[in-house]
Amino acid sequence: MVVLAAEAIVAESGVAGLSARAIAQRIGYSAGSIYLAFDGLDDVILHLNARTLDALHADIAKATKGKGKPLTRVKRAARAYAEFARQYPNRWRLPFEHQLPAGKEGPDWIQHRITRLIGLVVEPLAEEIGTRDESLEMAAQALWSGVHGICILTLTNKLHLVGRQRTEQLIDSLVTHYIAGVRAA
Amino acid sequence: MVVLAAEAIVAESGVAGLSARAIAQRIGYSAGSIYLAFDGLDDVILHLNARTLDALHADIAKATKGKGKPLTRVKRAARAYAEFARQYPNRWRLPFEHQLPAGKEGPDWIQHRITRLIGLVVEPLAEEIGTRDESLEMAAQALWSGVHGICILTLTNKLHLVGRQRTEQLIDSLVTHYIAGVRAA
DNA sequence: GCAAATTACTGAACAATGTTCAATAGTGGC
DNA sequence: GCCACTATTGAACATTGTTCAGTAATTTGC
Repeated sequence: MVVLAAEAIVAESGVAGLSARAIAQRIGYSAGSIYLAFDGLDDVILHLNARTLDALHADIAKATKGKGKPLTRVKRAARAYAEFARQYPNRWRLPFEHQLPAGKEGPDWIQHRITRLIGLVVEPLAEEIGTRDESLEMAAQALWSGVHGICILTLTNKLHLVGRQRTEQLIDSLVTHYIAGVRAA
Repeated sequence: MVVLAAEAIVAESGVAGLSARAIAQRIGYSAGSIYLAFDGLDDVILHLNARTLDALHADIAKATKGKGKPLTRVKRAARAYAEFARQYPNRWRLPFEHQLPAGKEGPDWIQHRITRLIGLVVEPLAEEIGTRDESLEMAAQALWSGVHGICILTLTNKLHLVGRQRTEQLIDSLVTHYIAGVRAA
C-alpha cells in the first residue's frame, strides 16, 4: 500500500510532492506507521524504484521479443525506453536521480535491475554486430547510456529542439549510426 | 559571496547539504539575509548553475580551440566534458537534475548557456561530417546527449563496468562510431 | 470466558528546513 | 543632534523526516 501510494504521488506531483504525511493520508494511516514497514522514506523510494525498473523491463522485453531484424529490435527497445520515459517522467527519473544520504550505497537489487535492463539489448546487438567479445558489452552500455541521455535532456527540455527534431529522431539517429559505425570498424 | 559559499557547500556535500543556514554561517550572515539578495534558495541554485555552466564552457572551449583534425577536436571536447563531470560531480549534476517547483520554468540565461555548450561542438562536427543542413544540428545534439548520458550513468555507478571499461572508453566508442556511421550514410 | 501477551497503530514530540518580517543597528546628510 | 535610509538580524511560522511512549485491537493460554 505504501509503495503504491508513493508511486501515485510521484506520478502526479514528482518526488517533491512525496512526503511521509502525504503517503499516510492517502492510505488512511498516520505518518509514523510508514516507519513500521520501511526504514524511512528513502527505503520507500528504493522499493518504488524497483517497481518502476520492473515495469520498464517488461515494456522493453516486449519490444525486443518480437521477430524482425536485430537492428529493428534494438531500435524498438530504444523507442520503448523513450516512450516509457515520456509516459511516466517522474517515476522514470527517480531511479537515476535519487541520491541516498552520503555514505549509504544503493542496494544490490536495484543495481541488478539496471544491469538486467541493459542485458535486454545485448542479444539483438550481438546478432547485429556479429561479435561477442568484450566490445559487445561496451557497445550495449554506450548505446543504452546514449539513449538514456537523450531521454533525460529532451524530457527536461535542455535541448533546444528546432523544427521537427524530436526525441525519437535523435534516438533513431544515435542507434542507427552508432551501430553502422561499429559494424564498419 | 552567497553563490560562492553555495558552490563550496555543493562541491563538498552535494545539494543535500545546501541550506540557507549553512550558506549564512559560511559567510558570517544570518539566514534571512540571503533573501535580500536572492528570491530564495532556488534562485541561488540557478546562479550557481550559471557559474558551473560557464566553467564547463570554458573547459570545453579550450579543448576544441586547439589545432588537429576535427574528429580529434570533437573527441577532446567529449573528454573534457567527462573530465569536468568527474572532477566536480556535485556541481555538474546540479544544472541537469535540479527541479524548480511545479509551474516555474527555468530562466532563459540557463537555457542559453546549455545551447551555447552544444554549439561548441557544431563547428568541428560540421568539418568532420561535411554537411551543414539540419542533420548537423541533430548530430550534435544526439552526440552531446549521448556523452552526457554516459557521464551520468558512470558517475552514479549505474553501469556495471567490467574489466578495463571506463568512462573514457565508452565515450570514445560512442563518438568514433557514431561519427563514422553518419559519414557513411 | 477471561486475563495476559503480542501486535498494530497513533499522536504528540523533536530537530531541521525554507521563508517572512517587525525591529534594530548603523550610515551619511544637513 | 536629528532625520531618512539601508543593511541586517533574530524570532517566528509552516512543513519536513523521524522517534517513541502510549493505547487499542487481536491473539494466545488456560
